[in-house]
Amino acid sequence: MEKLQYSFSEVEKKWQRKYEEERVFEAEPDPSRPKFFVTFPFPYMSGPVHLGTAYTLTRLDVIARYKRKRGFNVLFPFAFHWTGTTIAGISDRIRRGDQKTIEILEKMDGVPREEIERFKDPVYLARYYTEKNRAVLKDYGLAIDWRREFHTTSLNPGFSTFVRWQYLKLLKNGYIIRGVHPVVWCPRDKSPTGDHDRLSGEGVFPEKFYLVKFRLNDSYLVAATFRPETVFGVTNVWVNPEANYAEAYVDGEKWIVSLETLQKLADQLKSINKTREFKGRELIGKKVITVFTGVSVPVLPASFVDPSIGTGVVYSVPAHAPYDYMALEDLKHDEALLREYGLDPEEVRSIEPISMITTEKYGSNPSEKIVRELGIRNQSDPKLEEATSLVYKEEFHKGMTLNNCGRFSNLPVQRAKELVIEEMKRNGAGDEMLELPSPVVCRCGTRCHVKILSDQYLLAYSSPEWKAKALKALEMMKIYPKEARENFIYFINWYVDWAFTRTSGLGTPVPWLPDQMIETLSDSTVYMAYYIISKYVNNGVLKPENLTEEFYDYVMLDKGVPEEVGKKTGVSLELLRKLRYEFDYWYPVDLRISGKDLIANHLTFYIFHHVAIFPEEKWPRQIAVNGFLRIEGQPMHKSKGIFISLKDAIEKYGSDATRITLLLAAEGLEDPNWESEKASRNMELIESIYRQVISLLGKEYVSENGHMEEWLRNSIKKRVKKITEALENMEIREAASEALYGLRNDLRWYLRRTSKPDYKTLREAVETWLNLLYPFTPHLAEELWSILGKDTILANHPWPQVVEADEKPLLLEKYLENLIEDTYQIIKAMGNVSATRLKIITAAKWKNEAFKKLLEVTEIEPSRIREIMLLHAAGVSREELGRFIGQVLKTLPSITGEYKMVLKQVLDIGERKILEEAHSFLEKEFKCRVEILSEDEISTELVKVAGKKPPAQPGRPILLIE
RNA sequence: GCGGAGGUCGCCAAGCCUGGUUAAAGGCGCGAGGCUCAGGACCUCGUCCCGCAGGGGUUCGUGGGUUCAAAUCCCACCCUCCGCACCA
Repeated sequence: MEKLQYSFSEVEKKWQRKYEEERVFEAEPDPSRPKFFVTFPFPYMSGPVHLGTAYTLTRLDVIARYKRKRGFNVLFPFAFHWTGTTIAGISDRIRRGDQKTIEILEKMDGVPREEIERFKDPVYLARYYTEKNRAVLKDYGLAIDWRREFHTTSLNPGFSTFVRWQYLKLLKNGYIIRGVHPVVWCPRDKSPTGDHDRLSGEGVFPEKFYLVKFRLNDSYLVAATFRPETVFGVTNVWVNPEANYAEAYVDGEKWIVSLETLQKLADQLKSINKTREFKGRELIGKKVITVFTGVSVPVLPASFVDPSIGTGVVYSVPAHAPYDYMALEDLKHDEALLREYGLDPEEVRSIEPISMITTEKYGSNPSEKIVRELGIRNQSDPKLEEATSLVYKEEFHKGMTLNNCGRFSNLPVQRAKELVIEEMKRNGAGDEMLELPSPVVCRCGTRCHVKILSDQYLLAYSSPEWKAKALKALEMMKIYPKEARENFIYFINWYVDWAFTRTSGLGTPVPWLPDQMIETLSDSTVYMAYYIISKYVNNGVLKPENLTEEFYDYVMLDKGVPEEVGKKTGVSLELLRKLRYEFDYWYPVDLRISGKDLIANHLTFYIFHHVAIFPEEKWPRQIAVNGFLRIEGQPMHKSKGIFISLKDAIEKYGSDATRITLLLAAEGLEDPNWESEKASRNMELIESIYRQVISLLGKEYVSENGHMEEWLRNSIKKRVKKITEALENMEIREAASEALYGLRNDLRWYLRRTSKPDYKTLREAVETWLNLLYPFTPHLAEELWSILGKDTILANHPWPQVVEADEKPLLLEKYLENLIEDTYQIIKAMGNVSATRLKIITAAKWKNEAFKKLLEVTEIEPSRIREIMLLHAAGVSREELGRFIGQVLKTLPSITGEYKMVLKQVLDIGERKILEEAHSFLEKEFKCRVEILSEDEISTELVKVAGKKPPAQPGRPILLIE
């Protein structure tokens, strides 16, 4: 007797060891087999590998194992990511004694105290996690060729030679340009302030403001706005009388703006020459000339104007800007203020809003309307924000300009805006500047502003040729799920030039700028090619000094003369040729898989860089993306404690149960949800499958080859096809669910239906089942495979043949299932009585004949049905015939699709025969005597009883329960 | 704002592309029975409402539409989640 206790860790370890000993996943080129190269974006070594990583990784592992079984030579390598500032950031925080960081390391990551001390060294930290994570991944049991492992940064000289080559290629091929780049800038730290370096203002990025110049004598009062098209509605200009303003030559032109604005302009590459400073009140009452319309309007005081936003000068469009409207109303009614600034009250009160846009919702004077609706009292009412946004949205999307806008009249607002910007640019009446739409404060407490960094090295992602090439590569690629393709197109088009150099963190130096690093996303784009080389660096055959530009040019691009390359690099000719062959054999990547978050950056970079460096035949073939793992319905969040490391999961549930819990959690772009309850239940499922298989093998069976054996064989054929198709489409959950539950249910049903199961059929079914289970629960499948007495490794065993199933037995079985369901329904309607006898009376022969004809008729017409019936109903009473026709007319429309097929089969074989075959099963099922009769042979007495019931129909016999 | 995904019978979650055995898979929970010394283990059945005969009624975010027929196709609306650049 086999042991029935299933030891997860013992079994899993055993097979992992076996795979390692037999070098099952160590892949070498083999011209006799097609290759399949799969990769996973290397995880960042700033912490333990978690279940989110495991989810994606498992999906890839399933495909790798499946493809092997389909005869592909599969290469699945792995590496670790060290580049960037995150690792150094953690070390920094520990050095500063940041308790939150230390707490997370201890509690979530399970790092011992004494190790945390050592984490002050970022390199130690990276090494530590690399060691730990490699061990965990090996315990998880992935089909990885570990000989090719590496990590990034200059701490790995071999890898750095490759990145160096990559960037030299990009530079030579013209994909790197010099240019400017705007950042959120902290003037105190003198460095860009990323989202995570901010005290407040997360998610705030530079936006374009338009500058409109109002002539004031020999200078310009320069106002900032998001809505330059509204210049046609200007009635006045606002300045804050208490704020400081300055007069300065900006690129040689005399401007008046708030004092703070000068620094911002200077940081946006304007030349600034300040001539004078003064208070805003000095400007009040002056007249300025409007753009386009050339009207003279007054400068008026407004407290809502913030000198640190925009230019500290706002032009007033009271009809369309609620702020302006309110400020004007306030001023009209404030005698004291008017007097203070020596303004003519009559003149101010005579200012009327100028309508220049109309919308269906708010009309042509929206400010007044919305201010009234929201009950806004004065210009310091916070509700003005909302009012502004409501008007802006409506007018921008649905507004039309009125006929007082010169040649921009009667246009959609969006169009008018474009044209106005264009025109102002042309005639010098306007300019642009970048500004933060809301305040950003650096960790050091300093208010940030936009700075344009000049003389940056940039990846020229905005290049139309590069985009076109990337889009072409995308077009040639398979993307799973297909909805994700839209995302790629969007991001390829959206990308602008990307500054790729950094001064902090770990990484590989820019080849021509040794004091700067290549940032983390940019050094990880074509590294999959390095997997071919890394194996030889790891075993010492190649040294970093061999890996020159000429070396990679030859091996990866087939450029150069091998003899010369050999001389220059010190690599033997034989090895060079071998490497060239290996590279050519394995490359390109056939499938890369990641979380959907990487579409926006890494995967798009991956496409860009491949098309920039490699010829078309080496471009990526397929990309698959999936959702983001949630834990018990919550997004993963370490500091909130919502986090499960892969290590913890394996310790609790083992590899196989963890695998299927992840795989069954989601499909496509949906976010999978990890539930610990499900993981526990999946352990039970695995144990249950184990017991189920073992119990099948321990029994004596007779040899049968009847309907049920046919049914089982064909049902499994159907499953094989379904699972294979699902895997080919990367529908891994579908495949896993079919393999786990589908075949399990088939076997159960077979055993329930047969009193004498056939050993041979059963054994074949189990073998196929294990084969299908292997990609999902490899350890369990392998273990049972060996218990079956197989001396081969299941990993190497070919995938079952995909063949069309014979539907006939499946359809016949469907008939029986329907019959059983009907019977249960009747029993239920009777109040769940226990039956003592079940009489099944099948339809009379003439009905069957008539029905066969009916099924061939496509259009259901009452007259046609009657005609067919009459043809076969010789000797049947008019009453009976009428009743039957009525019944048929009622049910016929519902006989469609599969059921039609079922009926055809049933009528061919004969209900009687099917029922008799199932006789003993039915008695067992209903625990009562079962009689099978036909309408043609029942006694008149029975006819009377049955007469009260709906008449028998082909496929739906009368059921009499006693 | 832009782009993407999604709202299904107590919960989780299939189905939707290719409209029709779809009252709607599977799992959990709950109920009944079996096995058993016992079991929170395992096996079987049931689980929208009504019905002592296989029937009827009402369901798939909301409101319309197309169709003989819609969870499935079309339109509008409401709600949720995710990404949006120096950050891995």
